[in-house]
Amino acid sequence: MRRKLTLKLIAKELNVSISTVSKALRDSPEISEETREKIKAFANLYNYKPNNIALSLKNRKTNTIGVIIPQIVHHFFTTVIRGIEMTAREHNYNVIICLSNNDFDKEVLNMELLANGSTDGFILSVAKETMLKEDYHHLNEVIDQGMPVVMFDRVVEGISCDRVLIDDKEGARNGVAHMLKTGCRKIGILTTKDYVSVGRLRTEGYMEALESYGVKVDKKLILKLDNIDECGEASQKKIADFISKNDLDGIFTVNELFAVNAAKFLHREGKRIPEDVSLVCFTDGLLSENFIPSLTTVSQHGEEMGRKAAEILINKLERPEDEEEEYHTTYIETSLVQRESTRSL
Amino acid sequence: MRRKLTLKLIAKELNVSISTVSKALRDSPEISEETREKIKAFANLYNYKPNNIALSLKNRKTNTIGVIIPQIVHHFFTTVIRGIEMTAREHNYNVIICLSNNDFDKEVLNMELLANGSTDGFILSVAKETMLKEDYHHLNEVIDQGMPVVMFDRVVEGISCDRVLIDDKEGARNGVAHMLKTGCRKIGILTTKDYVSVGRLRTEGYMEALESYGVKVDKKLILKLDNIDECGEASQKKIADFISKNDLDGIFTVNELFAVNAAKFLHREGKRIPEDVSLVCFTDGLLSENFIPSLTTVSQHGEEMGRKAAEILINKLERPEDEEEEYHTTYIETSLVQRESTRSL
DNA sequence: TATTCATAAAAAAACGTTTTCGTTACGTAG
DNA sequence: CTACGTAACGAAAACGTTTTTTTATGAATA
Repeated sequence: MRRKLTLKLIAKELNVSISTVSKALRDSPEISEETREKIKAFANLYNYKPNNIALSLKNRKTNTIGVIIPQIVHHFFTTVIRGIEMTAREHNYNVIICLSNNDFDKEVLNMELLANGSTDGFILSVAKETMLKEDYHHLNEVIDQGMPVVMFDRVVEGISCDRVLIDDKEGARNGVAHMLKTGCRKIGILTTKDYVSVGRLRTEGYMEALESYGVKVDKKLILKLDNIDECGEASQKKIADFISKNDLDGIFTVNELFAVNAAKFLHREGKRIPEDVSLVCFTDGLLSENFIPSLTTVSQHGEEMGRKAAEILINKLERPEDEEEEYHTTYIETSLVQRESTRSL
Repeated sequence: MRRKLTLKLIAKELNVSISTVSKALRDSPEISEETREKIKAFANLYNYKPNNIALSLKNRKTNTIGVIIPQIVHHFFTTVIRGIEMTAREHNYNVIICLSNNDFDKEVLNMELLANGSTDGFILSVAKETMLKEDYHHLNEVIDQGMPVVMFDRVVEGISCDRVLIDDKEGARNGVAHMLKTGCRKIGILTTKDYVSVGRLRTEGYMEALESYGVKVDKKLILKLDNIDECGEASQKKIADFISKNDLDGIFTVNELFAVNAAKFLHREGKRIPEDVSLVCFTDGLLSENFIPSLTTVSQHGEEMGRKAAEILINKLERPEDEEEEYHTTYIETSLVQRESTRSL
């Protein structure tokens, strides 16, 4: 086991000082051509690479982005991560990913951990429990210490940071409008409780679409489920009840899982998709694409969202000290992917 | 924007030396009760937290695990990551995740980057291109520098490291055996080219199962596709051809995507699952669970795999210097999840 | 009274860099 | 011959810790 090569070792080996080695490797004109070449040759031969930790300490800059998300086993979040990762890599940044598991305490712990020198800034999607608690002291703390934060997808108000959002309302509007255009008139929605920002916004989009087509919103056709990332037995039962109670000709859901479970129930009841009931959902993942019938979806372009979030953060990290603080909200356009679960125009 | 509190600042504020502060905070008996309390109170009040980077440099230990995987938008890998993350957190380790994108150069780059001080060890699933190239110099290099490596799922031979594997062969055997037990006799397999370790092993398991039931292996019933993580149009076409050419009563696939595409084709051809054709696949993900019919799968327990890999790595990292090097391969048991795509016994 | 000892605190070294500021030797201008 | 500029390099400080070594002050001991 060979010890890692350091400037000090090179210096000793070549009988020069540490500073000479450092300067030679950074092509300083202070060092003579001859010495420079000798040192560089040696460093190359033994594959010297500067120690990142030492550099971080020296520069007070880690070139690392901390990403905190509620879940990793989740198609949308992984696409976002992919986008973040690519952009970070292009700008020579590292990415540390932590999972909050939708748990407030874990989110706080992770942030504190990463804030103690590990990262220069954060990209974050807020945990469900944090939204419920409305306790954002951990966010304000890191921001107060000068670390920029970019929130995405699950965001909260009243924090000094940038935001990158899907245009949830518009996406839902388009999705529902598509069903209306293809003749649906009694459209239900499977959504979440209002404290989940994306759920609330998608519900609003749903209502706006109906209204713009002159269809009156019927509260009974709105089912608000507890959880946006799962669809356990309790939710499945509620969905079944909801569908059998209301004679719908279209269903809009805020995620794939709700849609698939609705489809399963419809299938069991002998209803045909899309002949009897049309189905559109948010999130364009594996399920939508591969289901029979394949599902018409509102695609969220997670990768683009990740790229954008990373760009914004890196921009903040590399802006000159004196630049004015400004916070923006960026919207990522959704697009409607038409598949077999809706009738054609 | 408040600057982060350091030992130095505390020292200046309280008119003591830096070492006194450090010792006081670590409850050294060298410091008088009075001074200790004063310092601790101050540190507490202003929420002092030691700087991780400085600690890493001092201790030559980062308490960080580097994870390099081919893909993140991938159900199985995310479950593994979840396992790694949980275990790491329990042992006070951080996790840095890098994506190789199945690309050799990116894998090398990522490893070199992380090896320069950022991590203490690696958990890794080898990129497809690396397996093809059979160039493992980057692995040998970090190992040579004393960083332990644990490979999982997509592993290669001839490297001094631990391995955590699904018992792929046994999983495939069980899956195929289940079809045989329920009466299938002409079972095809959708797998990958042999250089993908998991594909090869699963194919072997398939063959063993057939043989143990006295069914002769027919090479024509084995379709080897290029890619294990996608099922593009070319593959879809091959699958369709394969199925229509052979009159199968059972299909085993090495992943969900192949299975679902097979199911789609069967559906189009009017074949019923499982009445006409049974279907079993590797990987228990969202698709299998939610497809209609839901799919019988060989579940890989990715989370357990991640936990195990992390445990092994952390163990290596914390073992005494003089302990002997030993490398083990750990197998994670699979389990068969029976659903609607196979007939009942 | 001189020596030892204990206590409490400070100083210094180390981790691996980069960078600023000296230092040395030498050649050249005044 | 002195002064000075310059080329080439080294020393030291700094980043924020921990830990080992020193120092200072009294008190106890011989």
